Amino acid sequence: MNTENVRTRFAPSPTGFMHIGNLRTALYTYIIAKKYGGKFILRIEDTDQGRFVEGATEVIYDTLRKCGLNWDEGPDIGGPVGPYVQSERMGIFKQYAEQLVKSGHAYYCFCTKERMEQVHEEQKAKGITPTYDRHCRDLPKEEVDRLLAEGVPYVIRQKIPLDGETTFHDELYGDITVPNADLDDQILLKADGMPTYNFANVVDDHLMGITHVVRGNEYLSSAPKYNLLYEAFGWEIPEYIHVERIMRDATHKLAKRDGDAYFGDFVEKGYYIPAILNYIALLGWAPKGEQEIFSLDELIAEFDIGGLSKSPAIFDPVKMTAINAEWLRKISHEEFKELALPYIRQTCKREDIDIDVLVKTLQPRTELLSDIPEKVDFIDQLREYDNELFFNKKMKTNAETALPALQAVLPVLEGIADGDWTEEKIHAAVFAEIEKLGVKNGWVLLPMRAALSGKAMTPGGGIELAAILGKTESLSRIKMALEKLGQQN
RNA sequence: GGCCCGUUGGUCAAGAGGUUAAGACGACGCCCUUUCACGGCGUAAUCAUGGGUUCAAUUCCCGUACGGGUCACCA
Repeated sequence: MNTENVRTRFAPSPTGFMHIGNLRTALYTYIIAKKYGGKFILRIEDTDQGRFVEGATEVIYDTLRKCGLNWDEGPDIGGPVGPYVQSERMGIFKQYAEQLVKSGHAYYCFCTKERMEQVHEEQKAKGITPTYDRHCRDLPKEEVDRLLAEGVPYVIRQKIPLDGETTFHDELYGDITVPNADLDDQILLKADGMPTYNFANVVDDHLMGITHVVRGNEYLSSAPKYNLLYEAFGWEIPEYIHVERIMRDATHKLAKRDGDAYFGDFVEKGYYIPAILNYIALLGWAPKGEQEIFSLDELIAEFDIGGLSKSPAIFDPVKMTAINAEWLRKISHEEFKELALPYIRQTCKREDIDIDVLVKTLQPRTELLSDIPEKVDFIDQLREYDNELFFNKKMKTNAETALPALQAVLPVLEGIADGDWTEEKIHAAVFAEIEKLGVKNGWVLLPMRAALSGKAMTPGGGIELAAILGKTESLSRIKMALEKLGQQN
């Protein structure tokens, strides 16, 4: 693969959403540019006015920026080969189409849509693939000039060679050869003077000096026609890298209704952005070694086109969550704290808690940031619980053993000075008591944890919970438990 | 339907004629442990299928099945 003066481009349509598959294409495109010290270009393909969505371009900018996929040239920052919004480039395509007509690689077609529909109907009835029947392909020049002069609406079509075959090269799939007879004389310039996507793409990519075209594999079958166009212009053909799609299951691609097709969905669900990027990079690409957690910079360093897969990958939210959890564990306490705080505050408003101990206990236990509110909901308010909560089979604790355990630990906790109420000091005091009593750790700590949280599962054990809640609240909850336990007996 | 592409455990996948067919997630079990986790150890589970080629095919070739893509004045 050529790695000189690499220029890649991401060319999304502004639909208002960033599909995770599109984002992955952007990721690979960005990585390839950066790996070889090249430029990553953003071009907005907004030629479908019918589908214009308010604010959609901002979604693209926003997503790319959040992901760190910063473009070197683009609509907002400009660049040497602008404009970078396709609708602003409309004027330039007609001359290129006419150039092809002159060189004999394209022709005017005056067929109406109605005629085409009819032809296609007939072809379908006969069981033939509907294609243009090349009715106008060999119109005499005088006839063409006359119709043009009369102002009859026309399109410009690509003049595909009638025989022979076309081979194109893909970095992943190798050489693919198709008979020219299978190729349609596709429309290049529409009746309104606007280019079709396929034509605009070729012209824009050339004009923008794109060296590597990374795109979804749905374009594989139009690649031969692209090549013919490049050849007709005498332009250098870029390197193609067609990437397979991301599927929901073997037969369905990820779609909107699954609720997990868009980048924004995942952010909302509490996924950490570098983890999202990490996971989607791995969907369809395998690194050389055993490493699985990659930052964007590491992806750039490790990426190799040979590791791309030719078969579709099924999106696995479970694996993605696992990668997310691994990221959350890997980042610093401070960074995790910053991420977790808004989620903690959803259910835990108290300010008088030891937030750092809480964050510390949360970090290894959080798979998704959105799991956090439920985990910390016992802090502001102790929920109603049953004395059954004190039962633990392995530690042989239950409501009966909890009573003496808490009775023993209460004065110990009361004896800790207010200023000494830290995880360390509590630990030292409680463990001294445990040793004195000659009991198992859990005999004391399990009831303590239950009394402090009222929950069967908590982030952290008895000591940590006490540290988090503070002295006053901890003592009050233990007394409350003693009362409950006393009543029952 | 024509053409194009693909098919290794449940999922992502390594593998490039000779391997005990990696690894990760998930599942299950064990250890650690003050719950739940983290961490550690381990178990089960894969070459779609039929023919070739070859001393030897997951690997190369052909067919079949299955899946996907594409056949617009959409992008």
